Amino acid sequence: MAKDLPTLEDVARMSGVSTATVSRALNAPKRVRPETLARITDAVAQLGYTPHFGGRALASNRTFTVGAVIPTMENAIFARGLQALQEQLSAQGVTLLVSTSNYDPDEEAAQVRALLGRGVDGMVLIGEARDAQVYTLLERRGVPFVLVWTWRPDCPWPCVGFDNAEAARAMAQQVLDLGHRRIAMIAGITRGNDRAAARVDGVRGALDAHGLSLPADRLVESDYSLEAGAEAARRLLAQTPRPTVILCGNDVLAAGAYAAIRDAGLSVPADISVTGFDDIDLAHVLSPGLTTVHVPHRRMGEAAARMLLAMGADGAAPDGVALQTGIVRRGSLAAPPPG
Amino acid sequence: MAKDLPTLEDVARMSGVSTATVSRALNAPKRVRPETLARITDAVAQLGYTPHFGGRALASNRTFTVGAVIPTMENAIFARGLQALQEQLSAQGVTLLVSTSNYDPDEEAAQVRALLGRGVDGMVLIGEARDAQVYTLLERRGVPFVLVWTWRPDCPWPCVGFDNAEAARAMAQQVLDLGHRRIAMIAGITRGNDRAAARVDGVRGALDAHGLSLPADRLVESDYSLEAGAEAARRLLAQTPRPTVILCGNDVLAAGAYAAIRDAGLSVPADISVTGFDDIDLAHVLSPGLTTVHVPHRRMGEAAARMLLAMGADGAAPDGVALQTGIVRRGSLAAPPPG
DNA sequence: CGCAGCCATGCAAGCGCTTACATTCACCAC
DNA sequence: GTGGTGAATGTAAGCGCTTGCATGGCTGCG
Repeated sequence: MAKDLPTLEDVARMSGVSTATVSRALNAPKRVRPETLARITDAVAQLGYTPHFGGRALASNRTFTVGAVIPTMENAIFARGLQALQEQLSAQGVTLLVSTSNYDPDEEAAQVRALLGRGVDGMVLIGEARDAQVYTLLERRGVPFVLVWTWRPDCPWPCVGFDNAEAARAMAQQVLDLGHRRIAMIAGITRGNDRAAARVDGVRGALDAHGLSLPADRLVESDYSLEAGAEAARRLLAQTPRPTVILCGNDVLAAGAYAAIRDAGLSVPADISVTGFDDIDLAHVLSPGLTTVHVPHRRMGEAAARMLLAMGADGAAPDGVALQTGIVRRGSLAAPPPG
Repeated sequence: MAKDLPTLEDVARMSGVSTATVSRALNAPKRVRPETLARITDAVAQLGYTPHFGGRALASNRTFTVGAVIPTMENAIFARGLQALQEQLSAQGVTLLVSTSNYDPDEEAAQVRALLGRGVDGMVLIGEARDAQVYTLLERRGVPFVLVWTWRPDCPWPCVGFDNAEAARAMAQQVLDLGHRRIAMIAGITRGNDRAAARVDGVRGALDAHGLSLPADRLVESDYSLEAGAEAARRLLAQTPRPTVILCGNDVLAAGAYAAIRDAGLSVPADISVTGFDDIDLAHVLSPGLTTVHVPHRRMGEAAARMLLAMGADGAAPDGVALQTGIVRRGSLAAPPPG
């Protein structure tokens, strides 16, 4: 397929040194004399040489690649963090390989295997809940990994994220403070998704503390898609009495809820309040703006990159990093309507 | 970094055959006797063997990888097509490597080089406008590539997409038919972006045909972001007389325009109509729903995958594929307000 | 029964690169 | 002057896999 490319040896011949020296010139420039380096650099440029990836991987047993498996690219939730991750990594000459699991644990495991097969030097995974086999596999191969989008005090693996439960609790608290009592929630599918589950727990916690509860019919689990969110909201809106607020497990669900509410001829927040989670761009495009939990996407990505690179360098298992979230108040949350 | 993994040789030893046979068992199962195959398969399973990627790449000079460089992952524009591309490819055992250029031609060239350095067997690029050097490079390396999101009758490279100009023309025509005459446009940055430019051309074409024109102050170029779109819209709204419709170069810009219009205390479509382009999910979450050009994202991705695989197999340069677009009418487009 | 032809398999030569070790040389301290 | 030191470079052995060619056994046909 690919045509014959110049090799290290071609460069070596052209610059009158051995391949070893060329290799060193490329990987550790200070270990060759400046003049030699210059000659080699010239030759490289003239030949348009690029190191052969496979050869390098084979000889050095490193690929300068890290993999990330995210649930989906269909919405922008992971985009910003990934972008930051990629920027940090490529500043160190490391390439990021992204694949998606579609929120399916088995699919995720398959993708992890695929990435390991490609010899990634490290891996970023979303959340903590997954088959123990995956962790075993990762550890057996000695591939460093970090979990993002989640954090809890005693997580056994290196993770950088935030406390989903606590953030959800805070949001629910705010809703309670405004006087809401008929509170409903559209959560993500909690099976195999610790973030989604933690967010439900957080809301539950806040309600409990007020002597309230989240009955089964006020909690709908839904795929993280606009359509599914709308459908879930429709179910909630059909109840009598209607909830006065819908807490959504993420902003995409909230956007779906907006659509359903609008279709039902109701308005946000006059008839019903809505809150989201994640604070993606969508949140302030919606009308009214969505009150949501702000997540430090970029910082999470950056921290993950740093941690991974450090683990690769010294093999140490670093401490987790807990980032702060905050609530962004926008127009979608108001006091409940009278009555 | 990675621990010692079982190698082909381990498998060979365990199943009492040569490495050559194991290799064949893995790559061309029908070329080994069924019983031998069975023994090898067992050994593979028992050892948890996975082929070493670098070794394979080195020996076979193929990586079973194709690369795609897209402008951004920050919005969902390319997500669906990419998803389809990936699905098709991985059904053939090919991995997709995605990287982003942030709409910067130089950055794109750099990413192309990086992917070539990794020895991709093929490449998917967005649009046609880019430095000739990039094409030269690609051709010199003999790496098959296909251009997506664009199509025109005499494009010299294999492309699968649609006629951006024609689609934009149709949209403008529709707007004209409704009686709009003060027509403004928020386009993407046209430099280095043939799709953005073609969309402007299309609109121009429709206006010309009606003896109208798109004066400089009615055309704003903007980054493809919500914020930038809003800012561009603000500029247009400040004009007197105000345009009665804003044609946007994509849905994200339109969403930004919505925000600006709302902030100005105006309403869509009563005071001003808005149209988009791409038909991403966002388009029907917006309120009112966004009238936009529907693009066959998935089919584009699938066709690109097929084409690339075919090119890899027989080396032939296939014909381009032209897909149809269509206009999706939603609430954002109405007749201009009286006066 | 012998030989052409085929199938299943083994042998061994790399693919392009890194790196431990060896070599060379200049320089310095004594 | 001599031995020690360290910097710059070369030598060559692989890394794990694929694949052209060689081998040997078997089938089938004349």
